[in-house]
Amino acid sequence: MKPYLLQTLKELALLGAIPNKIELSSHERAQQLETSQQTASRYLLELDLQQMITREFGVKKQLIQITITGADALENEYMSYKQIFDLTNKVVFKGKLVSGMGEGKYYTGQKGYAEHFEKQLGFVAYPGTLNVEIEYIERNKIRLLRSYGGIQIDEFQAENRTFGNVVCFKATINGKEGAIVLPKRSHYATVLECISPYNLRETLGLHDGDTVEVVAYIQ
Amino acid sequence: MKPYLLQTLKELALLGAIPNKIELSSHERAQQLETSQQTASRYLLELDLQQMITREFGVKKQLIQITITGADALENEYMSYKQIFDLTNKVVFKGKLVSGMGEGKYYTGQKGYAEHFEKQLGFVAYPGTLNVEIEYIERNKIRLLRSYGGIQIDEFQAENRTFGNVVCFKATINGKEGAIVLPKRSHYATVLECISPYNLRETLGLHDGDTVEVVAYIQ
DNA sequence: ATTACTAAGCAGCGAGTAA
DNA sequence: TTTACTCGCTGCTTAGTAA
Repeated sequence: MKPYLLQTLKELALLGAIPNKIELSSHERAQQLETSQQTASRYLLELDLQQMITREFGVKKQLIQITITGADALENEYMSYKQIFDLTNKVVFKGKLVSGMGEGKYYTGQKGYAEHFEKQLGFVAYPGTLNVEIEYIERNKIRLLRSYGGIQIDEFQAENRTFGNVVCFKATINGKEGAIVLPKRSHYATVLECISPYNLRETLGLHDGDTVEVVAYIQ
Repeated sequence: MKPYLLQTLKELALLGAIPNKIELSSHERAQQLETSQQTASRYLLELDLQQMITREFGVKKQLIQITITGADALENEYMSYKQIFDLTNKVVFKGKLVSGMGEGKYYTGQKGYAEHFEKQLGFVAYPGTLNVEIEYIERNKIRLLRSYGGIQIDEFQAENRTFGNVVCFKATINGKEGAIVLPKRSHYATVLECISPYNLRETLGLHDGDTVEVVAYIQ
């Protein structure tokens, strides 16, 4: 949705156009927006075509009301702002399911990790990880997440080798309880490794390439 | 502020650019926005010029962080959405102080009104009304307000004439406790008549033409 | 009064490119 | 690789105007 249409919709909502029909001529709207009557009219026309508003024409002015579709678009925008200011206790990632290299199963199978996961996350991890590839640009969010600390799992020895430090964050994967596991070093991975008490692939009926939403929680 | 700049700023914030510096090249931003590298670069440049973001250039990419000014702009936008969805228990008007025609004093001085005000609003109104002229377009908000009912004050007889029905809403005038009084009929006034236990002009140091914020509360 | 069409003018977009 | 300049061209804006 074009930013200027969203802005128009928002300003209509501020005048009460979600619960009520509001009286507004394109000329008035033009003054409010500091543009021409023609542009204001065109914006309203575009919103109408996109089913964001309904209009009734009288002899004077028009009665405008925001539709469910329009209100949804606004609410969506609102959620983004909530994300920024309020709910900084969560970070939302969108990505695609990819196949791991079988490593996740080996690691999560390690007694050391399994015990830590149970003690610190409160669940027994199903063997293996669900790997979600995020947009490259969203690696900034991983950095954001790291800055909050998270649940640290220390180095330990097993099978004659050292397993490195990892940091976990409680998370939901398409709504299902779980956690994401980040290596302590290497700040810019673009794959989120998720663990969960459930077999996520089966429970959620996921296949490679499916879109997955991972919500990580801070504290 | 141009809507597309606000959108850019919002998306930077979603990547964590308020607390952190984020790594982002104009090319990446272009892909995210589905536009050209040049346009993305220009947007970032504009935000920089408007002091909404700061940038540090390395050999690769740039480190971007949102400034206080930028965060304020976003917070302001956030408040608008809050207004729409959450705090529909208040309606915010902005207007200018105008001189009444001395009528307010006569009316508020009437025993009938004075008693009602005290009983239903919980304060003794200072004689007279503070008149705030709102933008013509905001009369839609008055309609919105009316749709919530408000505190009704019935007709009464005094001095051999009938005083009409009015509807009140508890309100704050530049933060000071008070109420607005709307005639029951005549749906589209553009002047809000405010009453208060205080002499608002004096207490707030207001003069004609000053900008006044009136927040009306629904129940 | 309105809304909104057509057409002209101009701002913003992006290809090419320099640094 | 980057960022961001110039410049031709497209598409948005607005004046004029019809309905």
